[in-house]
This record gives sequence, structure tokens and C-alpha cells, in this order.
Amino acid sequence: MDLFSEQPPDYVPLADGACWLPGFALPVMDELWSCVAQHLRIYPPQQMQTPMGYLMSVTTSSMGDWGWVSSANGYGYSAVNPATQQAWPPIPPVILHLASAAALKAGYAGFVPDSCLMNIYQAGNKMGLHQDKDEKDTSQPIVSVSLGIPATFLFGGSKRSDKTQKIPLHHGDVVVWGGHSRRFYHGVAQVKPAIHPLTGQQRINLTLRKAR
DNA sequence: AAGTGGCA
DNA sequence: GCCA
Repeated sequence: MDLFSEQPPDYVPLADGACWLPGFALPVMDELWSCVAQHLRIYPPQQMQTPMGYLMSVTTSSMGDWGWVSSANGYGYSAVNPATQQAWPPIPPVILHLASAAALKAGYAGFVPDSCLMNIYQAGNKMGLHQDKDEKDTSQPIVSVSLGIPATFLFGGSKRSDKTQKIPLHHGDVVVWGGHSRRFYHGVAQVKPAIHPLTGQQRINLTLRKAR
């Protein structure tokens, strides 16, 4: 075995049903970015307010039957864009297929998301530790796809005080969590300034979920 | 608490 | 960074 035949891992187990799939989405990234860029021109991302009255660091847009929303009324899913009261556009097939394939690779067959949340991170933006608990069916996993500049994903446990694993996510990486890890706390560390040839000075994360 | 601020 |  010579040094030059070492390949990067394509499946990295995290904990209790979660895994990191480095570069899993790379074959479709140009098509993915074209869908996302077009979407963001038509559905400009908005800065949501938390129930406690703070502004979120990231800006947000959605695709699919259900978009994730936050306001003084709480967190949840809405069939319409709160800024326009119009329905969200459908999730493009390339994104649906990618999400199902990543879930299958992670051990979750038959994943069909009905919600695609887009979080846009500029340099300095972050996401505090939180649990995804607004979905009805927690037997369905979460699939997260990274585009653009890198970020450190923080993956903890079922308690907010649990130690977090630091995952360096790059363009084309996918993370899947389900099973016991479905409710684990997770977040994103402050994003450092960088340039990506496709997305420029930003990171876009797609979070695919079965909301209802 | 998808948040901030205090202390190290 | 960790904790509340």
C-alpha cells in the first residue's frame, strides 16, 4: 500500500445514527447551485426573528410544501412565505434525489422530504446550538447539504451542555442524522471570511426534512 | 434560547 | 471556548 493510493473517506460515522458524507453531493453541485441561485433571486432570503425577539444571524428561504419559519409566535412550518403569503416553490428533482440518496447511504431508506430550508451564511454569521423538534415524524432523518465557503458544524448530544464534535464542512459535503441522534443539539460556529468560485463570499446550507 | 452575555 |  503506497502513500499515494490513500483516498479520503466517503462515510464518517458520527454518533447514534448520524454520519458525515464528505463530497457526496459533488457530482451535482453545479446543477444544485443553479437551482439555489435562481430560487434566491425570486425568493429573497429574510432574517427571521426568534420567539424571544432576537434576530437570527443567518438569512433564510424555503422550498417545498412546508417552509420553516420563526417569529414572535414561535418556531414552526408554514405552507406560505410569510413575506408574501405566497406558496413556496416545489423542491427541484435534483435536490429530492440527492436527499434520498444521501439518506439511503446513511441507512435511512425511503426518505422523501417535503421541506427544504435554505440558510445563507455570510462571514461572521453562525447558528446557535438547537434541536430540530418541529417535525411530526421523528423517525425520518435530517439531511444537510453544504454549498460555498466552509464552516464548522457543531454536533452535540441530547443535552445542550453535551460536548460537541467539530465537523469541517465544505462545498458538496452532506450530513445525515436520524435514529437516536435525530434530536441531538447542533449548530454552526461563526463562519470565517472566504471566497468560493461558485457562491462568492457565502455559504448556503440546505436542510431537508419531512415536516408533516 | 435557531439568542446574548460573562468569564476564561 | 464554555456556561448560564
